[in-house]
Amino acid sequence: MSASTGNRRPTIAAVAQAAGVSVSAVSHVFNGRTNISPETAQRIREAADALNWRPNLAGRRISGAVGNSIGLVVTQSEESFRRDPFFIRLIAGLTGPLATVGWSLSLTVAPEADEAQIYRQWWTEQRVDGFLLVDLRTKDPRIPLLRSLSATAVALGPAPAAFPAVTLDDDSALTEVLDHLAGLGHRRIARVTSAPGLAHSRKRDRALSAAARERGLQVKTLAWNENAADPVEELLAARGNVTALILDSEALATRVVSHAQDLGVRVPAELSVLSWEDSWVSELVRPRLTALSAPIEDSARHAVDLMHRMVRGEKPPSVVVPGRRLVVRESTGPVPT
Amino acid sequence: MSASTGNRRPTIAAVAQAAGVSVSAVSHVFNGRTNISPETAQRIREAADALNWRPNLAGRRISGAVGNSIGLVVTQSEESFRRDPFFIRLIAGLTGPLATVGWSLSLTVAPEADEAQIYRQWWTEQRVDGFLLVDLRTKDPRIPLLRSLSATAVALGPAPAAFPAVTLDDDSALTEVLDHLAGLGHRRIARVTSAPGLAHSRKRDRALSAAARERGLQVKTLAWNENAADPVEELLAARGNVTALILDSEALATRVVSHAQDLGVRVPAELSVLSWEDSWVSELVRPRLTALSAPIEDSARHAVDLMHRMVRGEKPPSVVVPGRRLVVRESTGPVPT
DNA sequence: TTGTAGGCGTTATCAA
DNA sequence: TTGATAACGCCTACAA
Repeated sequence: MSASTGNRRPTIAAVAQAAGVSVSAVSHVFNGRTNISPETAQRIREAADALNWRPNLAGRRISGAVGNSIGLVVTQSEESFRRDPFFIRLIAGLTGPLATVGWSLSLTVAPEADEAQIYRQWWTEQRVDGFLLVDLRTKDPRIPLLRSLSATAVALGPAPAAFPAVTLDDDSALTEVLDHLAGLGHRRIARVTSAPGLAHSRKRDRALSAAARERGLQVKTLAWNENAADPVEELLAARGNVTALILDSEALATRVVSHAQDLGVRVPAELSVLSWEDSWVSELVRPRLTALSAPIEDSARHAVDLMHRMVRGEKPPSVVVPGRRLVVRESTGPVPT
Repeated sequence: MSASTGNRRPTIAAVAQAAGVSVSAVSHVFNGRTNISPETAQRIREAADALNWRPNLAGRRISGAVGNSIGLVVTQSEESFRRDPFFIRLIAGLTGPLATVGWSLSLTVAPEADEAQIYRQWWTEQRVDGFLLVDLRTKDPRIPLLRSLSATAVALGPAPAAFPAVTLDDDSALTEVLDHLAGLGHRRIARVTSAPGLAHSRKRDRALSAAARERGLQVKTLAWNENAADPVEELLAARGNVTALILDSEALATRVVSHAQDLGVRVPAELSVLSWEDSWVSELVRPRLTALSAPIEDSARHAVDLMHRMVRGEKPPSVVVPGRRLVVRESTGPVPT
């Protein structure tokens, strides 16, 4: 198992020798102890730099240190992983905050069938200090699994109390969306969801129905059928007398507005379309999508913070991130007369 | 530095005790030795499962094991990282092959100013076993840096001989692109690039000019100015009598076709647009983009394979991945008469 | 087929 | 202010 490529990497002993001190002196310097004289410390640092040495993470870990990496296991199909701008924003948003605490992101995209095995392995072999849970499902098997492993985890989105969660303030967003549509005269709207098993989807369903009733709006739910020959066509055919569609994901919403024109349905003249997520893609399609923006970078920052505190033994409370905002573009308009 | 949360994780000793054997017996089983009797091995495995134990990666590493993780450091701005479907495809393509060898991907997105520091740190602290280099620039400072660190690296795209590289077969792609445009009657075309400093950009420039000359085509280069009030408008204004545009990146190309219509330039009636990269985004815009597809997943697989072999001490040769193909959609058409 | 013992790189305790 | 030394979890010669 040893590297076949010749000479070893420098160790703390090499640095100690180069600086003419003991290994513990070097260790002290690199662990922020203040008991080493400035001159000695300086000499040690120079020796370390000259040898390109930094404390070996594995050595550190073996002697009790904690906090290197958090795990993100995505079990969407590669296809939907690729098409969903959410993930790339999340990833980009995570790495900055992680870097400031000296951690990194361990990422994998895998089929759901491998999910349990990956969590189990990454945790037991101590590859990661904790997991960031996304796409929580109702009755999510990861919850009991991670509990049984005594693993550290932070959820992104609504989660059972077992783990602290970072959630978006969807309630105020909902108000904004319904007021916008009602103000345009819409009375019959539909929510379209592709993944009814997701926890946030269910929660959103209930909240939407309640808020709609208050305003005298009729809301129904339409299912997205990815396996249809033309999912957009099927959806449009099934819409009945609905005048506005709220799509759960941007991936879906963009496909609907792009393709509706091909199918002879004018957006927003005949049908308004609104996306529950927003990104640059919403600005790319024509008509541009009216969409609900989300402070994903804020969420990522909070998630890292929660993880950081948990790893240090705290039990931080969940956080709700405010700042969702409806970005009105061209895909919503007055109800057809 | 020790975890404050109570009882420790199980160790190899606990498993050995539970199975009634010595620690080395356990170690042997988990390292594929064949010298343990099937019954004993079975008992050991069961004990390990019961305790949720797997060999601690840090322990393994400290005793000479190698191969946990490869590093991917992206120094695009977060904005262009997010807008470029290439990265998400790359990431998704990497994790599968990595998982099959038991590795994971350590990812970060950081400003270019932090680049050297990150590479240096990740390598010296032995966080990763090697780096995957993307977006190589001409005179890329990472090359001498990684050489001086004796770091392992594999390049994606043209690279100096210092490191093995995985490159796409751009030559045949180029032929296909020029034949397509020439066949439509185009004689004056322009290549648009946003990042002239990238190595692949420069290489492509030379190849394109040469191939164009052979066919009697005029090629000029236009620069994308992201800082302009309206980059698309500026680009269109600067195009002169050019009848076809080849955009280096899909992010740019999609913006051009989407926005050209707003600006009254009809694509492809007045101007043909072709993208050097392809993804689902090219199908989303109207007109759909004619684009050059790339076998990114194949590249990812080769990159992992090269890394895997290098870490084991081999010196594998570079590979050229075939399979680029021009996907003709709606954004290219006959030259205007 | 199984077990003993030494070593891997680092940190922390405690003594000098 | 510095240094010697015993962990930490695991692997591998080598001995039994």
